[in-house]
Amino acid sequence: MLGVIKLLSERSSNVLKMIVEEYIKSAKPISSSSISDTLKCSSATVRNIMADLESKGYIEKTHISSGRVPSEAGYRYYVDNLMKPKEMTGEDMLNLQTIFSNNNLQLSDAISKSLEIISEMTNYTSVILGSSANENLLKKVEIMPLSDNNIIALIITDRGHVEHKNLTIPDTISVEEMKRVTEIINKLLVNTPIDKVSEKLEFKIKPIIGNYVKQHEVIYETFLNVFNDVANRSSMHFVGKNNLLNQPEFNSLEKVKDIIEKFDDKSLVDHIKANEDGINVYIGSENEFDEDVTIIKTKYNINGEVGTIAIVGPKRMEYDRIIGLLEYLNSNINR
Amino acid sequence: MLGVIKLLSERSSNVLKMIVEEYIKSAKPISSSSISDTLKCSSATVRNIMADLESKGYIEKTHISSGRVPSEAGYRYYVDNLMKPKEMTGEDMLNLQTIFSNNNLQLSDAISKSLEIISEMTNYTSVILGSSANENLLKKVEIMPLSDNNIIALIITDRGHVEHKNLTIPDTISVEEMKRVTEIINKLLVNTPIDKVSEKLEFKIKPIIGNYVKQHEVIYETFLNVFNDVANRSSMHFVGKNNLLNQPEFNSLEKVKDIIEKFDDKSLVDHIKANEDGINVYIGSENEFDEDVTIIKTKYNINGEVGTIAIVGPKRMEYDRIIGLLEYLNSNINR
DNA sequence: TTTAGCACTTGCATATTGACATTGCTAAAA
DNA sequence: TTTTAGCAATGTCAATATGCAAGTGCTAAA
Repeated sequence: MLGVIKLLSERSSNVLKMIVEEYIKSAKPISSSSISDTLKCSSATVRNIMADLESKGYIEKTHISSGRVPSEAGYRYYVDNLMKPKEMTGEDMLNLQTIFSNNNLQLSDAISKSLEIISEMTNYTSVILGSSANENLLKKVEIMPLSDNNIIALIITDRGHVEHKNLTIPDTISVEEMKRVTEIINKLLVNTPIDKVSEKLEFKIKPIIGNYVKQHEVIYETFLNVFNDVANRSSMHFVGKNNLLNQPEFNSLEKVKDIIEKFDDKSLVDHIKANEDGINVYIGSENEFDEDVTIIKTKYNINGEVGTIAIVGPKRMEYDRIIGLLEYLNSNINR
Repeated sequence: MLGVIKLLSERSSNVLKMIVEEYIKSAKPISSSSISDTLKCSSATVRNIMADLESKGYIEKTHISSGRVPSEAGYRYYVDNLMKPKEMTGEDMLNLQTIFSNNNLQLSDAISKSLEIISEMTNYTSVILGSSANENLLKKVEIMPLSDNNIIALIITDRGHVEHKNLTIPDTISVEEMKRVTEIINKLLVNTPIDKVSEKLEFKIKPIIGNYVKQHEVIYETFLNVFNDVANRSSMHFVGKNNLLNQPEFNSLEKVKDIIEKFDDKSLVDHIKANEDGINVYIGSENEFDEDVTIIKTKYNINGEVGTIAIVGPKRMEYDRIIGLLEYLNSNINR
């Protein structure tokens, strides 16, 4: 966003704005004649302005004799200079308010529900990303016998994450011994960041448990496995994954498969996580997830539990509406 | 499967078998000439046999002058009478054996890993369905304070399921009171099937907690919500969801979207669950999930925890190979 | 600076064509 | 009675043509 920003003349701005907004509605290239009426001039004049906008890089043609389509730079200019967040319509408002006025709902459930509604209203896909494990501190480890050789290990973090793993333990180890080690871990490692636990397990726990239990190596390995496992889990929740596929830009088999695979690929989720404050818009190649989509995201913070809310849609997204909705959501989350 | 089963002559059987197996390999209609060599007769003779098989409903034409394609009845006859489970090839064997010989792996993890490999080898989609909640008995409820107004409720079942829910409790309720109710539930409702807990909560717990805690209505409602929530969760795990989409039968946008939506639709999962013992094959409209796929499924049982393993592929599935693989898997799960 | 007019380009939907694959049928051969 | 050769009929598929509609760029006049 550095560099000289050339502001467009008022009339050029109007044309760009109309092209963007019309295209968002119709998904079809916009012709000069279709906006000449509203602009109170002839289509030829509009064509002149369009030629100018095209030379500046804000709009494009799909082929030599087609109407114009906004470019990424065009959307960016629109978002930065021409658009303002849309006040919610009565209907949108009504749908969301009933959720937040329902005090029985957990706040995190309210967010899920809101996003379900937003996804349905807009035909975009929403993603909720839970705070990744390394931001959580260990609060408690607990084990619970199920049968002779089976126990559950529970790991609970300060932010309310719970992970569990079923274990089959060999006959040589008793539940009592496992419990003893659990107590030691609880005494020494509480408030350690989850992703640091494995390390501390090696240096603080491993050297001493030999004094308390037999078979300390096996037990150490068991706990190490459990923690390694847990540290690598992260929560993400898609709402309306298929909505996106109904957008006209996803009308080819290739693109559909491509986006589906990306939604499934855990390694790409990092690219959805919100790193900046406020509501941010990443248009096309501005995001690392997929160059054909726009992602609008914002952080949320519920009692210290932080995460990301993201709306994924085509570049031809209703920017003003979504930003308005997210602003409303944010203000409600922070009461 | 009732009714008269007309067994085909040996030569007809051979032709049907060749058509099915060739079509499974190539996904292209099979012509009379392409199998006349192997059958040691002219294509005209094969055509006569084919006409007969078609009149019996075992094969079909895609258009008047096309080769033949197996019908559902044809696949069914093939599976019931012509096919035998395929011994695994050295390669398949090798891949799977390394998993089961690794004793460090939890059995459930070994199943996941095996299915990953199977999905990759075959380009089908695998599904693992955990036992649904109503087969689990309540083992313990536990609550844990996080901060003043936030607690976690944990629900653990006899089969090692753990569910949790974060709760915000009003100031009027103390953690102590919540704990007291938890103790009562643990005393009275342990070993109740999860889906019956809500009911028992109403008749056995609600009437008496007034004696132990103030605000018993709010507390009752809170626990009721938690259990209702938990009873409706069920675990399912897809492996290689996108593999199926690469099969040539899913070459249209419509079908891809359709199957993706079905995979997402929780209500359809019931149709994947295995109800019968052994390895069962549901071809096309024989399953209620999707008429364009075949589902081969089997129950598994690990230390009393039961569930379903299912392979979802096109009707043109390598029946013999998959059944062979599942037999191997089953025998390994039961040691 | 704006506009009217027109030639030009492209997309799209719909035939047209020819090459090819495969069948069913008929009549001859085994 | 069963098998086969031969051939017309019917379909797919890919490439090509055709006409129409939409929309632009350019030129010259207003």
